[in-house]
Amino acid sequence: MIEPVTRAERVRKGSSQRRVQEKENLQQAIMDAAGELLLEQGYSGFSLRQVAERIGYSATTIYLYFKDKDELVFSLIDEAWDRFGRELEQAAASTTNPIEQLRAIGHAYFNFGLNNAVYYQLMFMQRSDFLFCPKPDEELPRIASFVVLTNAVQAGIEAGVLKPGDVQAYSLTAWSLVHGLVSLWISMPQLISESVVRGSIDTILDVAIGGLLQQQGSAIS
Amino acid sequence: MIEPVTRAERVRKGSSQRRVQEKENLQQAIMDAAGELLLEQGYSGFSLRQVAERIGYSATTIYLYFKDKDELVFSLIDEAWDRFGRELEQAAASTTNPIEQLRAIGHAYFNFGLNNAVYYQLMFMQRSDFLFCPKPDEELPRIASFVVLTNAVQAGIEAGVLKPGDVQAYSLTAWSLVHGLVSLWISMPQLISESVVRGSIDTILDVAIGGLLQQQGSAIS
DNA sequence: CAATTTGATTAACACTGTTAAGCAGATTAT
DNA sequence: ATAATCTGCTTAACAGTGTTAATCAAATTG
Repeated sequence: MIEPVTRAERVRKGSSQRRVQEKENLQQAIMDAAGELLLEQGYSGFSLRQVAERIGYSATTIYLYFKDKDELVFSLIDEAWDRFGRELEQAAASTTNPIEQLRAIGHAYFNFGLNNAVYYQLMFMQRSDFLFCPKPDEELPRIASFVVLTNAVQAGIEAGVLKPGDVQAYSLTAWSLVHGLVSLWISMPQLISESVVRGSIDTILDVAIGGLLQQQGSAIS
Repeated sequence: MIEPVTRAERVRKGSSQRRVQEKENLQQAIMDAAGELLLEQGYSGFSLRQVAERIGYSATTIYLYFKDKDELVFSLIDEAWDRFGRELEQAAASTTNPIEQLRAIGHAYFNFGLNNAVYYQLMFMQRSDFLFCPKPDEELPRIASFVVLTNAVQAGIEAGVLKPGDVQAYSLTAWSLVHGLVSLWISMPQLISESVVRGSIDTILDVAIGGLLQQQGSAIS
């Protein structure tokens, strides 16, 4: 590729850049509008025609920037996964004590779910097929965010505060419990009020960690 | 109302009965076809036009027997709730030992979820709004099936095998854990194979019951 | 035998995601 | 500068969806 030297060439290059810039702008505008609509209407009431109307474009224009509806939704979920992963890592980095770490991770997970109910529902309840979609320009699947959990469990076992056992099984148990509470609240908020859920977090984390602590202990005997 | 005495009156009554019989037949035929379609296509691919085609009727005919799509789906969910409730009661009645009872209930819950994934998803994950719909001819809401769980927890506390505490909170914790595992498997079977889930049930129930056993014990200290 | 009710149908509306054809304006080539 | 091409976007259209209104024949009633 040769450097642009003449004025005409520079202008052409600038124009070209401006166009890809505008292209990215519109893509971002679509995602912004889509995100708004998703939060307002939920996934069931989320339609491309409404997204398009919101930004003053025809519905089919979206197809010039996203392959189909799924790809647009997945872009939104992907942003949520980034936030989720960061918050989990932040929690894990807040302490070195394995038990405290597990508790912090649990809290971070809970808070993400309670503060991002629509996205949580999409990520873990409705469109979890996306979890295993290979992402362009990324070698790790989205599910990789969970290494912070397995790492903490591993550290707990190595430090001797958790009974030796299968790291995956332990992590799955812990995950099940927090996911269970969050998803129950999301799907039936009428049954469990948000304040009750927020008040139950510590108790539930106690049960989870306590259950793992003496895994084969008094529960069996 | 006068008893039918003349022959004509008796014929008329028989004909009338036959008609309501046929009416109930068609209603049942719709539900059967709908149930099949639901299991084959899942809730997302479930449409009234396909149900109608399956029984050789026009789509709008369904509206003569059900108010709308929701009412049809809810009828199906309702049948599932009946089965669910029976299986839970059966499990609770299998033993008088509170701990054994909790374990049996947990197993029954798990098995229902694993064997009726589509309905479980509808009941607890996608259309749980139905949980709180008042049902005609029934005074108890569907959620009442959960008294078997709270009863078992209550019995465990009274028998002294579970630490004294809030029955609702205990039940919610136990429910969260089993629901968490079942729903994680349902929404991401690629992550957890059915065999792994089935193998995890006992371990998870151990953690749940163990966690409740010494609630405020070594987990905190 | 006439009037009316009943069970089902077709037509239609307002949506949905998606594809194909067309069109005006910017860009490029001659 | 003019002609050709390309680009971004739009309208039209297709195949679906749930749902309502109008219709029609057949059974039931008077």
